[in-house]
Amino acid sequence: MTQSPLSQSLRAWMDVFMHRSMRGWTHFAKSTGLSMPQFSILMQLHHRGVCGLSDIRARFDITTAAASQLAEKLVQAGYIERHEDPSDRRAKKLKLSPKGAKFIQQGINQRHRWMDDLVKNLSAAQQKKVAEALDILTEIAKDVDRHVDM
Amino acid sequence: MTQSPLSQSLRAWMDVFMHRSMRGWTHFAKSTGLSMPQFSILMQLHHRGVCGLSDIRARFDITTAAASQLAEKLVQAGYIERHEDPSDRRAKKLKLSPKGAKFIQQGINQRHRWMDDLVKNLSAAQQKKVAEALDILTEIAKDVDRHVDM
DNA sequence: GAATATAGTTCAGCCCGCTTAACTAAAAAG
DNA sequence: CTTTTTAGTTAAGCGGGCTGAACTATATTC
Repeated sequence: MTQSPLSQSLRAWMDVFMHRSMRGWTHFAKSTGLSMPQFSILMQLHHRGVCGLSDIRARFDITTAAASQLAEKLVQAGYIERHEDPSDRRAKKLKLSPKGAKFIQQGINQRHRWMDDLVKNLSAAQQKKVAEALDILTEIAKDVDRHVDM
Repeated sequence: MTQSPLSQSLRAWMDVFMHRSMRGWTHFAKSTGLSMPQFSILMQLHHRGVCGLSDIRARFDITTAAASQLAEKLVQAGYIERHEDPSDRRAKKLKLSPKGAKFIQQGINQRHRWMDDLVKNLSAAQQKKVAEALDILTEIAKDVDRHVDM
């Protein structure tokens, strides 16, 4: 089993990066009193915009009951809004409230700050190189997601 | 507030990559019946090798009691081994059992497979570029971790 | 329009993680 | 050697996530 240099590099980067960001996110979620499931729903709404409750159910592979209860708590806490879908009055649409959006943005900014710290000491040439490479990766990753994503 | 091209690229990449890997990991953990806290401990042990129970306590910011109970469950399930520290017989050292190590490796291999799929269609020139960039990032990320890490 | 299917809510009950508190045992301090 | 500190275990109790089941309300099918 041969490993290309790129595979090696990807794996090394994944190890370091994943470990670090996981820690950051869990710490951030915890610091606010939100549970991980609750926090994950906020992240999903951030990523997807408006979601049906049934999308949440499918995405996290939980029962409708569980999704409903989690959503209710987030509504109570003021992080999300829940509205009837006009086109199907049985369905509910969820989206981040201003408070929820602001909250998630803070978390993202924290991650960004870490990354900015990471690269600020690179030379201009290195920065250019890295930026180009990441753009390539992001482009193809988005493309893959388009086919697989829920 | 000016944003360098690199900052932009890092942020875009982080969004896509984090979202995707989180989903992969939680799905993997869930598929095995392990809770996220239990799974996180296995990941920590994979990352760190042998850990004291007190390291777990500090890393996840939980009480010693909680750490002890989680460890006990993982020992019962056969994922980790717990031994007395010869140099301080009050302390316990935790490490992955063969079963635990194999299990985590499977999860990592799944992530790797995703990444390999991601890059397999890049040209040789692009692959080289991306590999170089990731190596640069990995190197500095490790360096930062050395100072901040627990 | 009656029968059926679908989207959510609510509730009882279970399991789990977590904390506090009481405890054991070993190490460190005096 | 006694006191105090440190590492971990154990048990009781709380709160949260999850499921299954019973229910409401809307949409779909025939």
